Amino acid sequence: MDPVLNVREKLVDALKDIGVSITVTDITLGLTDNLSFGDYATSVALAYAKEAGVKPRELAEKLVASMGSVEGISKIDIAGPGFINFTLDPRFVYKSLEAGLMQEEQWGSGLSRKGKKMMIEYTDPNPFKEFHIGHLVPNTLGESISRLLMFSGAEVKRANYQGDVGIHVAKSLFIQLEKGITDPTIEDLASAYPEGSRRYDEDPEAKKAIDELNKKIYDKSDEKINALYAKGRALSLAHFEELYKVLGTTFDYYFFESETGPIGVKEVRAHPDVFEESEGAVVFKGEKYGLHTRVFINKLGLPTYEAKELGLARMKAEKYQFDLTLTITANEQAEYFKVVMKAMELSLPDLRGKLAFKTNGLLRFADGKMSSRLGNIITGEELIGDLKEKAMERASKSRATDAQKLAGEVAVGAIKYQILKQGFGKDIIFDRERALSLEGDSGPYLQYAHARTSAIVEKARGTGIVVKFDTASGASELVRRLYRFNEIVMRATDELEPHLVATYLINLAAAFNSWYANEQILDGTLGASHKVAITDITRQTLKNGLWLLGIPAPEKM
RNA sequence: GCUCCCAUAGUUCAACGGAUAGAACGCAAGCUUCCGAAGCUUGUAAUGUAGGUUCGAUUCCUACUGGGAGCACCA
Repeated sequence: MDPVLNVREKLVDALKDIGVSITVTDITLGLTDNLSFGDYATSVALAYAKEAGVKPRELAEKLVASMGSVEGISKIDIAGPGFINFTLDPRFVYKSLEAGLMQEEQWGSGLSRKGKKMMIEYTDPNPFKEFHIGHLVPNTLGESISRLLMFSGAEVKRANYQGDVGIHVAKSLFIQLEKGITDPTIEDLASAYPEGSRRYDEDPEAKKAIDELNKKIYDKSDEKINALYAKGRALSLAHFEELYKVLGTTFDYYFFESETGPIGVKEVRAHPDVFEESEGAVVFKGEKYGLHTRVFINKLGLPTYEAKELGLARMKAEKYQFDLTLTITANEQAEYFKVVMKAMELSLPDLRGKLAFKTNGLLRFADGKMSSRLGNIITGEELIGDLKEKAMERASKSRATDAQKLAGEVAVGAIKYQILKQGFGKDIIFDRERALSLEGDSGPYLQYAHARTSAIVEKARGTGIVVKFDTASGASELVRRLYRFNEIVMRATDELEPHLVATYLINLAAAFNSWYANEQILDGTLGASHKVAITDITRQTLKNGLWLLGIPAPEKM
């Protein structure tokens, strides 16, 4: 039934006839870049010509001849130096799109990971510190990856790991105590950490006091400090929740460094075969694995971030029997994570092969501002607020009933798209001006195309028109692109690359807009049903695709 | 010093080792008596340098140049 698999198998059989033995997985059969070549293309004839002892084109001809006809494929031709191009039978394409309309929200989904349990850890902000724009990157990517995996049938749990202990807490509390704050507001917290951090660096007296305060926070010896700590922590976490709501993320599990530390220490101490004493600390010597040495327990007997990571893995496994836990973390942690992963592989054998990480890039501004080192940290809220304000200019004149809500959705869509449109791990150069323009290669462009298709379909439904594909008609570029949705989603999931979906959607929206500009959809003819069906499946594809990206898809804007 | 990552139009991004390297912004010129102009159409312009592997290299390997990150008790 699946023509793609069918083509692969036939090619394998045909190659065997001429003495080249390969398996289905050796066949590279991909979507064509240029639709004028067909829908799928393979270069097997080029790749195996030498082995078969014939010229590429000749081999291609032999392959095509021995393949015969393939169900779902209407045309097979040989092009260029020996590519074999396959064009889908429009009837097959329409059948697929028809099914898509029936599937609605499930269009594009699959079952390849059915039964798999996965835990995705991302965002990881620290209480007492601001949620800065850098956190938007792993949050956006992690959310999209979670959705992609869910869409392929996996059971996905979202996890957030937060640093609720450490010197940053002491820096914040130091300032709060100095100001005599007993009931901190979110504004107090926002200013306390940066101020404490500055004092720590500039004022030796303050540094000493903060270090002592840090110990008191650890051993919980002072009631007043304990109370202030508890309030600040709760306030921070509640504030993060408000942002998650705006961003469209809901976490299933929260882990804290205050909990992972002790467990980590226990794990490290239990594996003297993996970890060793060195200069009073307990370290893992990564050199024998081509890595470097890292300290897991410092000479004071306290767990470092490394040991905590072991504790975290253990805690995750206790909460949820995952097949895989994926941590989304920053590029700068890549080397550190390699070492910790190796250490965990050796010390936590039951979790071997179930722990993975992926690193994301930094968000920077094109105009060079931001940079926490210069002190001007821009928070996630501020950025969203700025964009929302800009989006209001249009939203207030839009068809949306709630302009504020729409502006927020557009702002989030604009930011997320900038992050998602490029490959994982690359730094994101955020151009304020461009993002604010809300035009072109952007989130709002996708949202607009979705709103537009929604409006057309709604209007058509109002006329009582039958939404139905004319399966006897030819397949336009737009229709053929729509068919590709499943394939794109599968690849994006396998590679954990949301940008493949983002790029696809932009091309799809452009194809639709272009088609729309040249077509009268509700033209009163019999063809109108067909055109409405195309619009409707475009709407559904954009909607599902935007959902996969975690970008809101308003129906009116 | 050692290790890792990156380098594509003026700018920001695409391109399973394949065909004519795609978009967007910018700039230039157009499109609205008609379903949504946050839109459409046309033009402009790029693979850092030198080698190598391959039928074929933006993609893989080596060197160089230019950026970024990491490298013992921070996270």
